[in-house]
Amino acid sequence: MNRLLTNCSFFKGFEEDEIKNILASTHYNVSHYNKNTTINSSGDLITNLMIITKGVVRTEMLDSSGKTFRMEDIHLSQVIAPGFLYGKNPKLPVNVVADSETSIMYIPKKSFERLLANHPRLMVNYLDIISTKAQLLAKKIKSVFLLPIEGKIANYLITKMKATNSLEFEMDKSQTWMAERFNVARPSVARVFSALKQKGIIELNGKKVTIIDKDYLLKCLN
Amino acid sequence: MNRLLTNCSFFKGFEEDEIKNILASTHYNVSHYNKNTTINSSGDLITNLMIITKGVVRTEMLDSSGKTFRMEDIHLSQVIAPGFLYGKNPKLPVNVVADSETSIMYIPKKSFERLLANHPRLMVNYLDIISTKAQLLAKKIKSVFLLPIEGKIANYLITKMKATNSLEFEMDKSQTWMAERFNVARPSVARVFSALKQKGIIELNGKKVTIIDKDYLLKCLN
DNA sequence: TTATTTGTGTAGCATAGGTTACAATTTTGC
DNA sequence: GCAAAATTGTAACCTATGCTACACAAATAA
Repeated sequence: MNRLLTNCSFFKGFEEDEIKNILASTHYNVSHYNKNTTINSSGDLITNLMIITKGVVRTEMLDSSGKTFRMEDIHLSQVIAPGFLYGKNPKLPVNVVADSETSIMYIPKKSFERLLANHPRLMVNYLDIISTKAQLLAKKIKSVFLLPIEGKIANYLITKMKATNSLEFEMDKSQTWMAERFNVARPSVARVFSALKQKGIIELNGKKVTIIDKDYLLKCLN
Repeated sequence: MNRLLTNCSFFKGFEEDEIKNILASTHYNVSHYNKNTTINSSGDLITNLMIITKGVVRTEMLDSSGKTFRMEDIHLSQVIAPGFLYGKNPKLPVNVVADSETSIMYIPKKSFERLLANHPRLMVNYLDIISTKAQLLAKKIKSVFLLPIEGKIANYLITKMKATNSLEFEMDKSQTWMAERFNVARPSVARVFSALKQKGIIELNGKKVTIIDKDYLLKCLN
């Protein structure tokens, strides 16, 4: 596990044996969760630093019609809800659900505070983690809530294009997945893909997309 | 100004003369802005801690149709964009605009870091500020983006009700203001108020609202 | 291989909310 | 107190997107 934690931004800058020493000097424990188990519910008070040591968790909110909106996926060795350990209203605004077989390391807030006090570097790392999270949230507002569906999908395609550095790639997500993350109805996603194909912006072969008119997609992002 | 900063969460726990000493030991300067001047634009790199020492600023994003969405108002003695001084992508996602005659105190990041290192309490305060901001953002997503217009307005009315602790109060915001914050069209706001009056949920006399059916409004929040 | 589940394309219809426009009212500045 | 500006109410119309439903394809499991 210590090896794994060298990838955790909270322990950035520490060697494996240093992490081992840090952990030896503090309280923590690890719990395991089956796929789709709820780990924390909206409204819960957060009293531990939570680091994922196995699997993936997702966070979700319910909208007023009861539809779940998937806020984000949190991956291996990342901290869950870092912004909710402090602040004026440290209640979780989302449900945290195991998206696969998952293990989570819990460090009680008190112990966590001792760690921060004794290791300035940990404090800076934590600052970095919270800040990064705030930045992602802001970005999310822009891409998920301030764009029409076409823009959200253009955003996905362009991001994918940049990640693969190619105009041609496999879509790794289903339309259902997109619908849940983009907070839209599934047939609406299909409708946009049809329209993009129709207009000659992209070509589709099964899961393979080829971007024909990159500029059009870029314009969709604003 | 030192007196004023005793109200700033960043200096929470410090007396006026301690703040004076802290400031004497660091670099900072203050700039003034006229109403509606842009202080920072979306995409700017943040290189200073910014504290409002006079006035109010607003942050806004543009949606894909070019309409501005007002993210939040930041008041006297608050920190602007605390989540963008650190993290992986410390670029401002919003425009920051003076909403009145405004003064802002700038502490360069380097000096700020020295302060944090020398005063652990400041570090904790800062952690608290960022966390609170993350919490507000999450709440905002829920109330502004995951509710239909009626819910957003119910949210406003219920918040107002709680703040005044009364079923009868003056609305301090115009429909135009609400439309900009709730990211909807102004006539839609009027439409909802008409409907609420029509259905006997509220009574309106000019700016004065009387809530008749509180439960209905509460149900709108989910 | 077959059965079952999961994903996709598409159609018809419903509706919330956007847009524009204009008149009535209220507030503000002079 | 008056003129100008801002705010409100309302109407007619438009559009994006939601919802339901179903047929088909693809992937997974048995």
